[in-house]
Amino acid sequence: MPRGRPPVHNREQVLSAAVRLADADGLDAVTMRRVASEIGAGAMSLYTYVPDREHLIDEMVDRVAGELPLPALTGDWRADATALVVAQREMMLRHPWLPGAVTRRPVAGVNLLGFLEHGLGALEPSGLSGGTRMALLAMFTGFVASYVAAEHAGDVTGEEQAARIGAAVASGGFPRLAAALAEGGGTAPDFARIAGWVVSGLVREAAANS
Amino acid sequence: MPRGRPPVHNREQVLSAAVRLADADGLDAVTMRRVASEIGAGAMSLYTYVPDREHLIDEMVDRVAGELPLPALTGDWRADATALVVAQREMMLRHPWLPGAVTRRPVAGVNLLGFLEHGLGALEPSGLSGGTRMALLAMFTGFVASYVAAEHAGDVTGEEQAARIGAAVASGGFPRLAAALAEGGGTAPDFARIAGWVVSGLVREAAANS
DNA sequence: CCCTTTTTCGTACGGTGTACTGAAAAGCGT
DNA sequence: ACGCTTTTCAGTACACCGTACGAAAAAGGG
Repeated sequence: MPRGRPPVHNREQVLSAAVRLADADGLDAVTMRRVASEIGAGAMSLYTYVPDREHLIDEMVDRVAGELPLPALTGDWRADATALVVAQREMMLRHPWLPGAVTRRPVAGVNLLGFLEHGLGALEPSGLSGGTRMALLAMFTGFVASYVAAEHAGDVTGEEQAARIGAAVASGGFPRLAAALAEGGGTAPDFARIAGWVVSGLVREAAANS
Repeated sequence: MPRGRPPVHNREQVLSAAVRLADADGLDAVTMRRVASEIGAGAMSLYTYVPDREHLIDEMVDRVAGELPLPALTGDWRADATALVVAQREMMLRHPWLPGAVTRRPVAGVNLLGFLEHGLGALEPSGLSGGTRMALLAMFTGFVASYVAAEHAGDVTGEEQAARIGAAVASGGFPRLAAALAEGGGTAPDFARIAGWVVSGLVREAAANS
């Protein structure tokens, strides 16, 4: 009973092609023409399924947010919240463009609301208020995004930045930075440990001072 | 004794024009042509002072990082670190494009290295290792960026997202989210309080588990 | 059969970063 | 005084971008 000319594509194809492009070549590679040609459509046909490029990216974010596992809660807020943070990191490692995309502007898709709902539940046993738990969840996400962005950047840059840092250190003007780097990068704590600090430290502190 | 034709502009003018544009109209408004016309130059003349647009943005980031006050350390790591975080927020409120720019890729300009040096010194009395202190500083920055991004976004969006959130809440599928929102936004803690949690909580936790 | 509705997509416009090119303007060696 | 070298300035051009517009295509309902 649909009246008009039947669509040959659908939103699903558009979004997964866009995500595939972003995963491979970064967010800048997600142009209307390239996404369209990826699914064998004309560039303007995309506008049937998506209002404009901005909303396309919004929906990409919400789509990959749907990959987050939301396992049944155990009642142990520390374990549940840490698992959530770890899952967020894996998602962002899988989609290197995500840290840059979430900072653009807030998205309120179904999957992201589902994430919020799950996180609020995970932190419920801590006894904190809803507003405080929301703020903590936002902090968790921001922390993971900045951590993963640094992880990816380490792989990419290296050359140019390393030279500048080396020169600055050699200049003697940054003694503490020089000392920290001389310790060797190996002493930097790994993600699981840091994630534990974030969750435990923030929740405990919030509980003590709310 | 410079040999060639004397330059009529300089990097300083380019950078401050670019920052002015970004402050007023966002990072997307920083185009080579607009920056150039802002200082009365031809578009291509900018390439005398800056290798390309990407590096221009890098230098913008480092330039505003120079606005950060780095007061003499008091020896109280909690107070010093909290002051640094508060100053970071003020910088990002002054330059709304910053949260989005720092997540793009890491920059190692002089002012940012100075910030690192200062932060390492502020956390020195905590007794943590250099690598751990570096990781904590990165987390602080990520936290502030995500917090301020949310602050700015709240002013901008409102309409479209609010409708979707309202519909989701009304659907009954997100009971905890609905409850948290029903509490009223006023119960969300303010920045100073949260900043204290972040600094104290993370440092304490790191010290206990390193 | 036509009419309405919907999707498809070619064309076109104004904008972008920047490669290329040559002209302009200074100091230096003679 | 006069090239020569060196550096900056900026016009032109190219490929690419998002997307407004409009016409063609393809279906169902009368």
